[in-house]
Amino acid sequence: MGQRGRKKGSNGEQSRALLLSIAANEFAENGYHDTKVSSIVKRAGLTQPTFYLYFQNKEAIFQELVELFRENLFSLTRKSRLEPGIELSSLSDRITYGLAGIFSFFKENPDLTKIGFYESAIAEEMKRELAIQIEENLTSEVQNGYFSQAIDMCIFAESLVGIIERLTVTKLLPGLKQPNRLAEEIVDIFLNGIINKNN
Amino acid sequence: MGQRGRKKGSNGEQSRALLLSIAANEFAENGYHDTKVSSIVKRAGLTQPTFYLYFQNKEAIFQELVELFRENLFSLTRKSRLEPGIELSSLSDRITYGLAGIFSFFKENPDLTKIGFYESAIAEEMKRELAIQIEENLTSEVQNGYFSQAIDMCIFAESLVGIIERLTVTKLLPGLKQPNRLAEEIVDIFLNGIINKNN
DNA sequence: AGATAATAATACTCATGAGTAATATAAAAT
DNA sequence: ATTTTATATTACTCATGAGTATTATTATCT
Repeated sequence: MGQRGRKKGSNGEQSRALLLSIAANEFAENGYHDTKVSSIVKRAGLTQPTFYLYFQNKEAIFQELVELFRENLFSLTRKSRLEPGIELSSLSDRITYGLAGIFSFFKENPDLTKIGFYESAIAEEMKRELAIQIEENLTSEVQNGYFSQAIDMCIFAESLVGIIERLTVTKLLPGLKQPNRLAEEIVDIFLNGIINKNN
Repeated sequence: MGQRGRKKGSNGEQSRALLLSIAANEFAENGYHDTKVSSIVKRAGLTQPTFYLYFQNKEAIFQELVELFRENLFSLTRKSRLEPGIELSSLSDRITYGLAGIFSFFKENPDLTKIGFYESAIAEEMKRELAIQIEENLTSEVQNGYFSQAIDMCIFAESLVGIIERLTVTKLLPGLKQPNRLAEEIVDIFLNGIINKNN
């Protein structure tokens, strides 16, 4: 007969944190539906009712992870807003720096990132919010001549989100590119275009 | 007691096609897991066993839709490959034309497109394949001086896929932008960059 | 030390939804 | 006209997985 009741040295905070991190990994790898509460608790060395001691239900733990991602990400994008009066010469460095910060966060939190980008219902909302933030960053502080007026900033912001997502998934998370380098390449393409000016 | 047996004027091909198109819509709106076979057949005015007359199981009908999307998309990307010897002056028009064709397909098949872009397991594979195609298109036929050598074509191709996806979802499918116009804007950003050259 | 709170397990229930067995009717083939 | 094939229905089974009632053990508080 198995061990019943509270375990020696057991600690609620710890169990909760463990469940949360395992859940993040399961959701990231298998998606919401294919993640079973039973397999989360199994990996944690706990049982089903213990799970419900810390989370109201499966949906709740998922939402908690989503919020974690959202808050971190939006804090970063807010920080990467450019202050007024930047010289054109340092513009690209400043943008690169902000992007690299975001990529670093993704790299350090791959599970959260996959959830935020993949789990369609919320991913869509997240990307839209991110695009809005980026658009605000661009128009409110850097519209005075930095960028070509012909460009629709909304289109541009959405494009940037698309690029960030795709390169995060294909280059950053698999370890093929470092945050800094990736940020540089994106900025280079966007600022200068790809046409060969030496032609 | 309800009608039993074959209905007057009933036609297998037709029923199958109906189920397929309703399924596409359900998968697109609700995702794979939240789409119930029972609700598909209900909308089609049929019953569960009839579904299994035409499709082996839920997975099979989903895969059939995925294949439909894949084949159409890859046929289009193949067609949009640029033949050698294009003048630099018409380069941007040619790329725009190819992109617009892809966007038109998406616009005419919004359900398939959402499935192809959203349903994570296959969406990822699809995007990767698309990026590879684009990369081949770019390097094999247009490497001779059109584009700056400094740019990693793989990064570029992945970026383009990200942009296509995001703008399809946010601008094209909601009807905010027409295929042609969208293609033009993308090409403009990519070829020329966004920096204001008049500065 | 005794009472209470926190943390955990055993052993369930219960809804849901995929898939099926058996049967009936219409259309096509002989 | 009769047989066969195609298309459909009613009325199930059955697995799965989320969530729970009850009970036990350890830690903490008074």
